[in-house]
Amino acid sequence: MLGLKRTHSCGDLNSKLDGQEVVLCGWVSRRRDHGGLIFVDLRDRSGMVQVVFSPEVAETAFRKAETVRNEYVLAIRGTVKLRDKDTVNANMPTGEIEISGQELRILNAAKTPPFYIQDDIDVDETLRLKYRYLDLRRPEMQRNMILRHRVTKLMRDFFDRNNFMEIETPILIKSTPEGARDYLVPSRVNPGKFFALPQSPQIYKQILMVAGFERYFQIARCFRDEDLRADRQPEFTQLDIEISFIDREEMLTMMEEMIAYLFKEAIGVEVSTPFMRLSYEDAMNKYGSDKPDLRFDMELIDISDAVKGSEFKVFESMLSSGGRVKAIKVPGYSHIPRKELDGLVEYVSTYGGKGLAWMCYTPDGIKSQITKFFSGAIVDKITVATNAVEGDLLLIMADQPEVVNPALGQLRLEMARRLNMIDSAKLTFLWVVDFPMFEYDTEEKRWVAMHHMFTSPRDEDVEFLENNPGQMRAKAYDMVLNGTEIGGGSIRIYQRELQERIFKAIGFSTEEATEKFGYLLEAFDYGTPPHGGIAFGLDRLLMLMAGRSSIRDVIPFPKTQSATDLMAQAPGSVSSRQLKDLSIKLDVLTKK
RNA sequence: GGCCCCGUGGUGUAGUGGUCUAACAUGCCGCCCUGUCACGGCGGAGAUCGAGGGUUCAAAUCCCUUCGGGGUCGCCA
Repeated sequence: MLGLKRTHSCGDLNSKLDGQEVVLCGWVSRRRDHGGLIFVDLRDRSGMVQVVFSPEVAETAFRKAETVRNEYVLAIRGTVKLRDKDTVNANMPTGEIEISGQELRILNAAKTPPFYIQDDIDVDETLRLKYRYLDLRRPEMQRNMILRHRVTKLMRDFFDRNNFMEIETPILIKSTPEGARDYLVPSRVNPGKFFALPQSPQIYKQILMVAGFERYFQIARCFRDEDLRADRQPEFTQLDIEISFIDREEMLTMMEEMIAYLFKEAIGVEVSTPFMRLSYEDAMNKYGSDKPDLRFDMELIDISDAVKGSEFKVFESMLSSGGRVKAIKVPGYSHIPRKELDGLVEYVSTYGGKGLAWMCYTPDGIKSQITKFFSGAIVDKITVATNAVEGDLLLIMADQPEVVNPALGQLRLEMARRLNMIDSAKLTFLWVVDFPMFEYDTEEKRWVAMHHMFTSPRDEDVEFLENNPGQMRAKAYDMVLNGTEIGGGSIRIYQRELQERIFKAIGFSTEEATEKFGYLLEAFDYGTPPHGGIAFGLDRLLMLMAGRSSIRDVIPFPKTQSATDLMAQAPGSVSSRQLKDLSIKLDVLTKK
């Protein structure tokens, strides 16, 4: 670089280097021009340091510094100097020192950026995404990307130490039924045929177990063509793991160890193990979610028995048709405004709740729109069942369990958010286990695998496979952190006979199963070890570690909600020549 | 596909039918300034209010359509 060789990084400088000559490279974060003295905050990946230019020290460098603007790229030769006590900046890690600039080279000029290159900016995300290279230049985004690097490095260390092998699996694979919508890639060589991008490396990693690799992991890109959310991108990264000769307990223990290691080494947080275990059934009944946020209590309380025999027809008819009446107790919120209560009714309606009753235990007695239907004995029973005391608010819903649990579970979360009951510094891990094997798809009128169709049922439940599949539970497990599912997996089926019975149970004909998964079934015939696996959502894990509320902040180049890349303007059109090569004719539906 | 929120100088906002010839902050440009660190002082430029259509004597403001972004339900084994 014109004879200047970089010797240090800005953030690494400290008072021990007093008097030393250094050469720094970086971007101008800010320039403060005092006329006869110019301060430049020089920023690189490591941090920031103040450089001072004075005409008495270096006239030429000073003149050049006058022309410098924000985000110019500079190389600076200067001397590390301790600052006078009254000019020390305690808010800056390098605030005890500054660089006395002797030589300045402008490596490149820069236009004024459309937003500030600093933390905590308040700017439309559209702009951040369009100028992602500037957004990524902001210290907090740099930290997020550094964290991402650190965490994947630690994962590789951990698995290497535990005798795992990192093995790549194909990106161009065969489209398989079930699950999310596939991204498709046309095959030029095979006109009319398509590859799919993997939703996960599921089958390949099981084949690797058949192949005898015993312990596999991969930091694998996965693709799902579904609608986006704050925690869902069309392409995302999984830490994918598969292990032979392992049972569920060993699996959970090893993963707890791995997670604890990551949190300790990456962000210095001690995670205590083992994690709490909760059955799917308990999770749904107590928290109305298969990924409950356990940073606060407020459990769902079943008050069906307490309200039985009341004059309230809504409850009575619901109970007689197999429904339940459940409540959450919001402590100390009996003074909730009527208007907010009305809003809550609307809130639960988005989750299928048809109504919401309330009981406010105010100092002037219980205020409620339903107690007029209740005898004093029933009111007492409700109070006992919920342990409600003066000041509490009960929110009550009646419906079939599959409606009342999720809706009340969402309300539980919402009330906790509104009343600031969630300690954001807390990390509460748990395992949810014993998921149902199947759930009934009312549209398709058949059973579908809840996890996926390679999941092993619990041994004691296999007998229900043909007669009562709804009762079967699977050897599946999810790791949950603060209400977010960060990982999930299962012990797999490794016997062809059982796998074929499962296919049959979810309505796969033998021909269909053979066409789609024949190679897996055939592989099972050649000595398949018992095995199981798990996959973690790397982006979600990083989001939580970084304390962000969207995975877009930990993905360098994420897509918008409409699955576009605002910087690269992808997706885009292709030439007719390209389409012809692929034997593709477009038939784009235009909106009226 | 449904519902909700947002779109006004570079950026973030104010403005909810006429006095808007669009305000404020910050940024930008110029001049001054030797200890600032969100430096300071003075001056200046900069927006036809996302786009299109309509209502009206009059639209940033009301109506319709549309585009873009975000949240969410469905969807995501």
